[in-house]
Formats: sequence, structure tokens, C-alpha cells
Amino acid sequence: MASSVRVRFAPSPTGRLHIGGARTAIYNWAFARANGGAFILRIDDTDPTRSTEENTQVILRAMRWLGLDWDEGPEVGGPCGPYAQTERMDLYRQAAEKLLAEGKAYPCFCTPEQLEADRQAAKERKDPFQGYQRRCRSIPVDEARKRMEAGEPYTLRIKVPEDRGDVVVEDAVHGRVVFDAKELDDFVIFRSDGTPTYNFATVVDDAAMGITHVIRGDDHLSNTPRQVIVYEALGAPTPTFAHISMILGADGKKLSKRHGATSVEEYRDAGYLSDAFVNYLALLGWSLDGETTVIPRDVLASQFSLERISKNPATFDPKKLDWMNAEYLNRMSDAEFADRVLTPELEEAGLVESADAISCSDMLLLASIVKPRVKMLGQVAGVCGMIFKTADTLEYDEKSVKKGLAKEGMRAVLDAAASALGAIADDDWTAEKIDAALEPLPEALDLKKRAVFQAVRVAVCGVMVSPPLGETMQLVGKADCLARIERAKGLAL
RNA sequence: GGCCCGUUCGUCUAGCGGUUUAGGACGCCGCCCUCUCAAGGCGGAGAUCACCGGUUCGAAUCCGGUACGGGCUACCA
Repeated sequence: MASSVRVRFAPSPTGRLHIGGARTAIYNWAFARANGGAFILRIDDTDPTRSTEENTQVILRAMRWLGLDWDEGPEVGGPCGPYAQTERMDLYRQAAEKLLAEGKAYPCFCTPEQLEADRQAAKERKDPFQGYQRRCRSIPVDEARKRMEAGEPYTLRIKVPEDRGDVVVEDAVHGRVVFDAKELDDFVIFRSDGTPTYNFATVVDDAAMGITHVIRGDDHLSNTPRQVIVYEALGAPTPTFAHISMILGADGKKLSKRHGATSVEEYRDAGYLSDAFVNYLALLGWSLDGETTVIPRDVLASQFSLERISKNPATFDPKKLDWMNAEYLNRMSDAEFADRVLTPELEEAGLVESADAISCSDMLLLASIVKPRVKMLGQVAGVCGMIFKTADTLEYDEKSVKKGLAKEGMRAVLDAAASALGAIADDDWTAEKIDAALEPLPEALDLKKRAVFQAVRVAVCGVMVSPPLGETMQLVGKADCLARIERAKGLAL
């Protein structure tokens, strides 16, 4: 019987959730969902100096924002808990003691200075192997125990089997990767302060939690044979590994603060939709079919596969992320856009006290004209803010006035527009009627259409750029439009 | 130093020996639409498939080497 898929995402709370980590989380989540498996979240906080509870909370919040729900982990619990490494110390100790008792691990009494000296010596004599020289491997068990009991500081090292030969990792992304076990030194599994090292703790946890597929960053590929040795010493089956490439900045260097925003929450705050963000990140190193770019999360959650992960590092491209976000925004229905974007943004920007005050039809009309003009949530106010001003509070942009209003003949345009618009019955104040009223003006005044509309636009909107005039004016309302035009006459020539 | 990984348009990628004059997407450019800005439609430029050898009737695809980039080699994760 095939055991069901169990994957995990195990961030270290030493900082915020990074773009790279987020993508790893997305792949694990999608793989679990696509295979009806379990997605486990575990906090790898064995580094006490850098891990904080605050970071853990930030990461959990980011995970929730991304929409990556976990089946086992912090706050939801599960059968393999606890899900923070600092709370699992006994497990590591027990596992280490077992290995020690079975002779699969041994104490090492070398001081850091000793080890450093050995390394230097190996370097000087140009020994290709510059790792641990296995000084303490042959200390008789009795003697070792005596020294331990005497309180001499020691670390615990794994005993890489003499006859192990090649360690073959069948990586789901890279294929077969072969390591010579002779290249592996007897690495430390427990520090002299009594805490486990990463390579040991993760394996103990992954084995105990029954993880079947380890999907993680490429930087761990070289560590994998070491971990395989631990699995074998523990007598646990090795999972399938899938090592995904790193994400780089535009300069080809590893992504860092220099490249701009790197944490998930910065993108949330910048106004990206989590759906778009997840879609973009998923595509950074994975493809559905090479053609499709817009892949909603439910498709991702059903179609994701390790086979289609690419091996090469990917460069993060903010421009494509922006496009993706605009694409998601544009694909929303007007009602959805009004609900999910307009309402919160208008309220947040303080343009309206409550979006409830706006009629449903106005809301939909507003959605239809704003939607194609924003790439990010925060741009809403900039696009339609002037609609919510009044003739008194509207601000006129100096440059726009100069270019569109403060010209010979514009005063006449406003006069004509005012009378044409004034002739529209209050009940008929619609974009269509407004357009119809304005339409004959250019010819009547013998002016370019562009000049006429720009003059009216600046008069009503205060700026040279706005959504289409008819719709905009409909939303502003007849009385206020006329008042704005009246006020603008003072600026026109 | 040793070991391991990677290298297709500027970017993300498709491609898993012949269907390829290397496909799609972002970006860029042009045209159309048009009252501005977007959105949308149409079209275009852009890749000697890192390089050099080999295998083969035939290679982006298989093999070897070189170069460049990256990772690991810690009592970091």
C-alpha cells in the first residue's frame, strides 16, 4: 500500500517570511493538495539566539495571507506535535542516546582550536579532504564514557559507516545525484551545549512526522547525503527529495534587501493580491504546460507536480508580478472588485466614511472604470479620488490647469459645456447623456475634440488624466459638476 | 582545495533525438480603438539553445571536457 503524501514547510523564525521561503511553502502546499496529502508546518527554532516568537507570528500571518492552510502545525495541532523544535528537545536527546548506545554515534572531545588546527594542517599539506579527521572515533567506549562522566566537554558525532560507499540521492528535480561517502565527515549531531544541530534535528523530526517528500531549497542538496546517513542510523526510511533552485535578483545575485522588497508582508502592504502573488511565485521555477501563465490557486492545488519544476535559478521580475496583479484585478467581476477592492480602499483612503453610502449601481460603475486602471490596490484613490471631492475641496493641479484650461477660448468652452450639461434633466444624468451633450461642442466652437474634453476634464477633475468623462461626471453628480465648472471658469481664459 | 548543482530571447519558461524556419508569457516597439490615462485587439523586433569536442543519417535534446555562476565543506539553518 502506498503511504499517503506528507510534506512539510519548516521555516526558521530568524526573520520574516522571504520570497524564497514563500515559494518553497507554496510548492509543498500545492504538492500536498494535488496528492491528497498532508501539509505540515513546523517551526525550526533551534537557533535560540536568532529565533523569536515575534518572527514566528509574522510567519504564521504571512502563511495565512498567502492562503496556505496547514493540516498540522502551530495553532491547529496534530498527531505528531509539538510543532516547534524547541519543544521537541527530548526527542532529539533520545534519538542521540540511542545512536550512541548502538555505536552509531560517538563523543568527540576535540576543542574548536584543535579542529581549526587540523583544518589548517590539512589545507597546508593540500589534502583534498579538509573535514573532521576522526580523531575521537577510535577512543574506546569505556574511556569515552569516563571522560564524559568526568565532565569533559564533548559533542556527539555521527559515525559514517566505513563501507557505506556511494550515497545515491534520487532527487525529483535533479535526477540521480551521487556522493562518495568518503567525502562526508563525521559531522556533529549534538553540540557541547546539549542542543542538536540542524542536520540532525530535521531528520529526527522528518522521520518522526512521517514526511514522505522533502521539498526545499537547493542550498540543502549538498547536505542531503549527510541527512541520509542520519536516516539510516535511525533506521528510518529516506523520503523523496526535491531540491528547488534559488531565486535571484535582477543582477543575478541571490535575492536580498538590496533588490527591494523581499518579505511577503511587504508585498501584501504594497497592494498585491495574494492570489496573484502566489501565482507569480509558483511560476518562478514551475510551469503547468509552458503556455499557461494565469493559474488560479485551485488549479495549482490540483495540477502541481514535481516533474515540472525547473532546475535553474530564477530571477525575480517585479514587472511581471505587477502584470499578474493587474491581470487578477481585471479578471474580477465589477461586483467582486467593488466588494474586495473598492470598498476597503475608499474607506482606508478616507474618501468616504462608509462605502455603504454609495449606491450599488454607482459602485459597479465606479468599479468598471477604475478596475482597468489600477495595478495595485493602493492606486485606487489616485485614480478616482477626485470623484469624492466637492467643488470646494477639489484641488486643481497647476500644470494641468496651465495646459488644459489657462488658454484662450477655454472660458467659452466651459460656458458652452455648462449650458449643455445644465440642459440635461436631473433624472437623465447618465454617462450616455453627458457624452451626447458634450459631443457637438467641438464643432460648434470650432475646436479640437481633444481641447474641449481636456478643458472640461481639468475643470471637473482638476487633472489632465482621469477615467472617461461621461462616467466620471455621472458619478460626481450634476450639481457638483456644474459647480466645479463654475469654479474653474476663474482659472480659464 | 575537495565535492555537488546549474547554463534556451533582457526576464520566467516550453522543449525530454527528427513534427522546430526553437513555442508561450512579461517587458519593449508599432498599429488599431480613443476625450486623457488605462484596459483591449492586431502585428513586430528579440535565442549562433554558454563554449569545445564526441555519439548519430540526424542533437537545444545523449556523452566528455572547458568556462562562468551558485551551493556545501560550521559545535548556522
